[in-house]
Amino acid sequence: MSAELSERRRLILKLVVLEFIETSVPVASELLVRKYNLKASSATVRNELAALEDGGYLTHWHTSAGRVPTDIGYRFFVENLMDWAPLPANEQRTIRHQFYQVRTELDQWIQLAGAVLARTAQNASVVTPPRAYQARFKHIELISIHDATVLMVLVLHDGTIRQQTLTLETAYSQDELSRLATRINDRLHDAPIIRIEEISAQETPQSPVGDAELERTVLELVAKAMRQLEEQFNSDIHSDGLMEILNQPEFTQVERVRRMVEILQNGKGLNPLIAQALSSESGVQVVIGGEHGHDDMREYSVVLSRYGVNGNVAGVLGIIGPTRMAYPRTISAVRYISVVMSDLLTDLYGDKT
Amino acid sequence: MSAELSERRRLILKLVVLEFIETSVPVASELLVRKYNLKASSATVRNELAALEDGGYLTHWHTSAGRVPTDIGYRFFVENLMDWAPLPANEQRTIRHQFYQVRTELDQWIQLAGAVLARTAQNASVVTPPRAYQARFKHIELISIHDATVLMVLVLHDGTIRQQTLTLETAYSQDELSRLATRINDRLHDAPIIRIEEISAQETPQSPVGDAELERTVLELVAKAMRQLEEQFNSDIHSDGLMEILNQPEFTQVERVRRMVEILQNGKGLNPLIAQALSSESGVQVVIGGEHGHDDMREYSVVLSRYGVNGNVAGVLGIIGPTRMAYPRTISAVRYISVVMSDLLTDLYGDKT
DNA sequence: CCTTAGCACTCGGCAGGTGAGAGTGCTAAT
DNA sequence: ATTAGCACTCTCACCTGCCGAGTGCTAAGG
Repeated sequence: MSAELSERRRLILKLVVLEFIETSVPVASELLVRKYNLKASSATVRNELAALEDGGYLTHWHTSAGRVPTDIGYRFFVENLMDWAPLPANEQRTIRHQFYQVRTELDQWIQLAGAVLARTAQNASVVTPPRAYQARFKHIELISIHDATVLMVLVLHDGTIRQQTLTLETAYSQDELSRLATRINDRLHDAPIIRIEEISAQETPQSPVGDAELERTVLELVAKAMRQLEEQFNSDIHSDGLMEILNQPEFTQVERVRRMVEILQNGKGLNPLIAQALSSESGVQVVIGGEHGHDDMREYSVVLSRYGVNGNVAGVLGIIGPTRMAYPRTISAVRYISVVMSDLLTDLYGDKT
Repeated sequence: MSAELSERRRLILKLVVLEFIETSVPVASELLVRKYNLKASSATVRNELAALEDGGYLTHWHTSAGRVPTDIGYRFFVENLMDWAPLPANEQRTIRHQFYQVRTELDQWIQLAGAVLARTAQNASVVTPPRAYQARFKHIELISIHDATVLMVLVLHDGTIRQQTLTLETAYSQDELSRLATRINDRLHDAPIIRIEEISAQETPQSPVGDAELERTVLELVAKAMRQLEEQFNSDIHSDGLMEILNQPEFTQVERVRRMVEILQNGKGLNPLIAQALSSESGVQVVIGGEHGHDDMREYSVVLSRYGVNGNVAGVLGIIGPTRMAYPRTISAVRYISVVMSDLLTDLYGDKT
């Protein structure tokens, strides 16, 4: 349990983790010496394994089974033992190319990120869309559909789009609607919610009579829509990679699959991790098994990274999978794709907005 | 095999189907007489079952197992035997209420339809967004983001929205962009793709010099985006209800789950059915097992319905699940929800547009 | 004191065997 | 045409014994 592990023990622990990650088979002393040409005998290795088990780094499923890393073992591996290398250059190129092809199609970024992450890390991926800390109004458009039915398209400062219909009491022409939209766009330029609510409250007196009512209605709707978007903020998690998950040997019983799907769908246990990753400064975060609480997550590890533009808009992306996860590769993938996404956003918004 | 089945045989076939749908256990002669108080003995029922098996309506998995309906059996059931009843009134109310709550939020209709369908029919649901047969331009908005980066929001006649960025050679003010957008909106009002391409082709001469180039660029982008949207038309299938599927007893082996997920994700085997449902006039379509070809679908049945406004915009929604499916309930659910969605769309677009 | 050969021991997994139960199909009687 | 009776078939659950894998311990050797 001490901070110090002998060089040999560290090596053996590392090999156990690597081997188990690769094969998903509990690793035996004999196999270690043969496969990796250890200078010690299997008996010695057994002693070391026993010591590592005492230290809490490894376990045993039954007497005559090989060793398996514990959460602590994985943690130590990630922290101290892992050979850290970036994604191979050719993979980087391929990925960047894919993103390049959709660089103008905002709405495909999230989906692509999820797909690429999942495929690269062979596990389920989660991605939240980039959001500003504080929703700010960017633009509104009112489009006449028929009679008194109007389509309102609301664009926020961070690129979020929302479409909504409204039914008015009387019909307006597209011209009138456009004029109204222009006026609102001018007045609300870059306004946060609070500002909009203020304006909408003190509205009634001023503007020309007929439109006043309409304008106030729209302002209220805008504020309400923005509120709703802020509420969805945290629960808007896109996931992908179900296929990859199904290929992992730990998911041969549907029961496991069900639990995973549940986590991905309702975000239980995932939400707090994402929130944390979003608010934290630094790069890639790794949570192994039940480290940070939720019992539902005991079997899974999560690798997350924030992405986005400095203090501006940000989202979170990452991987969730069984604790037996190829941490080096996963971490590299998550880091790389978060960089790519950040670059895309920087191109879009500029360094400082 | 003859068109005529004796009354008793019809009854027995019906009971077998109902029983198997409910329990997913092969049904035995003895059980039938006891559970349903048949006036005949189990031996007689056995004879009838044997006859139905000869007729191709039932099978046998092994000598001492009960009977299981074949595709033909299910088909006969659906066509001639089924007690057809609408969804219970209280369920209808609940569903309508849910839709009412999001009636103004266009982008949530699809998702809600998928969720409700899946939950009601206890199987996976598929929904395609409502689309016009021919994409027609409705509205464009150009929003300055920073420097020469512009966000283009394109709204089509059927409510499809697309956001896309463009990087111009020189920066324009929001005013200039808005003017341009207004001009384009006027010129392209309700235009189909071909018209836009014509306009874009014969453009260069006329409009004021500086903007001419820009206008042509945007027109080309619009046409391209609309083309792309038309291509996605058929492959844009939303699905939900993975959880429901996992609860079905036929999906205890992950292998099955994998095949299902594959179908839902890439639409193989599903696409042609959807296309057909979209182009057909009538109500609910039922495809049982391998009836219409694709081998991947042999284990599954699909219940689909078109929804939408008369000849205007239309989509498809429905259920996919194991052939052992509660057809009456599923069909009712699909029919009802397609009606609700159609109503929503009618409210939006009016009866005739 | 660390290492290592040797060996007993434990446990999971598998193959084979058995018995019970479920349901059928057939036959013969009504 | 119906039905009782019964032989037959096949699955499933359970047990059994066995093999192999891998450990933990001990005792001998550096």
